[in-house]
Amino acid sequence: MQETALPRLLLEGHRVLSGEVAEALTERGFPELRPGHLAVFLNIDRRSGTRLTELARRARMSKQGMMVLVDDLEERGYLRRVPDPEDGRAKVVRLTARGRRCAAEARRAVSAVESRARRQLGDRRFEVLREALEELVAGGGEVA
Amino acid sequence: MQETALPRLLLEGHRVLSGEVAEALTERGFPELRPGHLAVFLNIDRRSGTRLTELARRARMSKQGMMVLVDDLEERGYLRRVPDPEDGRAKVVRLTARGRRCAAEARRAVSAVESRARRQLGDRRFEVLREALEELVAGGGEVA
DNA sequence: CGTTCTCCGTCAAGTTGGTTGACGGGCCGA
DNA sequence: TCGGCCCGTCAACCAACTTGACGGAGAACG
Repeated sequence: MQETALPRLLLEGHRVLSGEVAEALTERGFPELRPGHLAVFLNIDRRSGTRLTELARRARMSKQGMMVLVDDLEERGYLRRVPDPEDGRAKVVRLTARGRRCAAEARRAVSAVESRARRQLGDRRFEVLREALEELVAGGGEVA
Repeated sequence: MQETALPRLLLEGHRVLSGEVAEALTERGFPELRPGHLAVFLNIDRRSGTRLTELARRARMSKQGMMVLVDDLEERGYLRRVPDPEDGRAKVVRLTARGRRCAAEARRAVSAVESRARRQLGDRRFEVLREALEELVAGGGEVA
């Protein structure tokens, strides 16, 4: 068989790790959370909360995409939107108590999966993988 | 800013490279082809054709998923389904003349993108990246 | 101090790349 | 000849986005 194309391999890798994250979240008591939700939990300021647009920027996605995630998590009681006192247009997305507990578990879940992968690959290769990906993502789109 | 989670990074890497592949395909005269179609072009036996189920297996996806791709490419005239003389249930997916030209360009497009990435990362890191991904994909799902 | 321009969040619709379940009809071995 | 299996197919669904449009609040300019 011929080698799998790199873009495809990246997608499959994503699926494998995302699947493991979903499993880990379920085991930790949050079966309703999908890996995509991590874009919120890993980017939000835990105490003060963060604006939607800022969340989107940090997660490198559109604000509309981020809004779907925030809508979903708000409905489930992990966070709420409060008006931003400093800007009448904006709202601050803030974790609830439940959201803070969940954010902690979410970070642990990711961490567990990454550790698993690190053990599989070895420290050196794991880090090359991560750095190479960061470089691709940062520099790949700029050329055109 | 904190480090991006690895699953997310893989997804973004996929998007970057897939975007480049789409661009390359457009430049080569096949703007209607999406990167997903490569699962067909890169896995089909160019002369004799290949069964749908076998294509799906090679691409590591469901036969229903593969069918959507094949339907689409057949409609656009890149391939056709002919009954398999050796098995009345089966059909052989075979490239048309146009499909063969396209398959060649598709391979070149992928190759160009991978070369670009290789230059960006350097040979050694590129290869670690590829091997690490292959290992993750192969071994990551087995544990559970 | 009003106009214009920008930014914030939101609604709506579409895209990509898949998945699972069910099923009819051909194949094949006991 | 008949039970089980495999082939392709229909249907429904899902995740994780995207682009476009828009109202209303801030801010910058003249």
